Amino acid sequence: MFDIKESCGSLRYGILDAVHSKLETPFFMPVATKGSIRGIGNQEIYNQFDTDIILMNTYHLYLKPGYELVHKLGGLHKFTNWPKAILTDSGGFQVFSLSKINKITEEGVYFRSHIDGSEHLLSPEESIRTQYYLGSDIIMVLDECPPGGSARDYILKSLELTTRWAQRSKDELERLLQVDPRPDNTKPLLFGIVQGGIYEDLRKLSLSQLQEIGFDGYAIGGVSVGESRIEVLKVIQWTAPLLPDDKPRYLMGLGKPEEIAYATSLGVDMFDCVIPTREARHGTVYIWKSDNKEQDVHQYLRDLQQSKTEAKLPENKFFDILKIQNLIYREDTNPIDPYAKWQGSQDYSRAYIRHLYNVKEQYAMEYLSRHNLQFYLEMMQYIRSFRG
RNA sequence: GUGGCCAUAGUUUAAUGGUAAAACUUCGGGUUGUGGUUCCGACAUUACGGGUUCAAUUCCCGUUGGCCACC
Repeated sequence: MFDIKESCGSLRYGILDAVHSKLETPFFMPVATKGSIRGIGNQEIYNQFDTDIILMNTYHLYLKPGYELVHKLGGLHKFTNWPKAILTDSGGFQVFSLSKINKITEEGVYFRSHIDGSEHLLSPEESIRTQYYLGSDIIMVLDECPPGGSARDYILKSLELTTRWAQRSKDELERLLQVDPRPDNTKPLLFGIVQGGIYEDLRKLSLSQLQEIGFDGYAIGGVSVGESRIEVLKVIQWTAPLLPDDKPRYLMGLGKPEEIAYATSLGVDMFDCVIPTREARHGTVYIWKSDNKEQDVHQYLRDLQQSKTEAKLPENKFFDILKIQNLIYREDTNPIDPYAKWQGSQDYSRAYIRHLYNVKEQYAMEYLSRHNLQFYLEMMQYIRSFRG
């Protein structure tokens, strides 16, 4: 299911067999919350983007259109015409981010739909059932994700609840595989999620409880939910090396390009983040620093290896940030990123895209989303090509 | 020509005898398992001149400009 082919320091290169795709690690998953990456069609992702997996969200798909419909229409892959792998998030993060409208109990999370106000119970079993019948390739357990500033006591209690939910999640998946095997007889992977906030010992505790249950992969959850930048780096530094060597390691929800590079250098294999697409919609663009993109990324990884014992990021980055609404681009006839190589990347000037952005033309957001996503995926290629 | 109304941020509008509020625009920043165009911040000598008052954007007079009605 997961083979490590090579490694370079703590950085690992492997192949993850995720039912619909064999995935080269480390990889980044674009976020297609409700079945589509905002502004980009799945066929375009398939044809023009270097990714064999995307992430979709159980919470949203549960509310609309519901797993019964998707199941009836042949599952997510057929329904969305995305033939490669899909990882579904469990809804655990929404429990945290929508906490104003929900209540957490032993049984699960009671919440009100943000769409029509109706009340629902999302239990571990219901989450797994939904993901199973949606046809997900990688299923995440339902977890509780306490906010950054939570008290240690609360985090401890929460982590133990997450463990109990994880056991119930695994039981439910095994039950479903028995009573109602998928038509093609495929078996999705199931990942556990390590919690424990900013406390090293609680992270260890969480992981050991999850390992006792046993999962196909392990995720680091509850990161960048309000902690300081340095705490985020420390949690990754402590937790990543603890995760079992022979299983894929997934850092949930992160991050900025430099954070992803940092985490790969500590042995993390999988990432997802809304940053490239959300920031694009808000005018923030990641661009390469020079034409030597691959060398620049490799140099950054070397710098990371040098400073490995410290939880900090090297100063020389391999990219710049461009804010398209800034006045300096008003008359700028250069393309958004002269060093980008994706199809269409050199077609329009900064001045033109800035104009479209300022008058709120949808195309500006779509174009910048394409760019940022291409940037992220290209960065992952260069991380995978690094050998010291 | 006579009478009336009006003048506050780039724009459209608030408010008050105690030195001005909002939306949009403009400018800058944020965004980390996405509640689909978002969140935060910045930007005004209240048309001009004079008067009353401890204090005027507010009350009074005049000037200029605009709108309406009548002749």
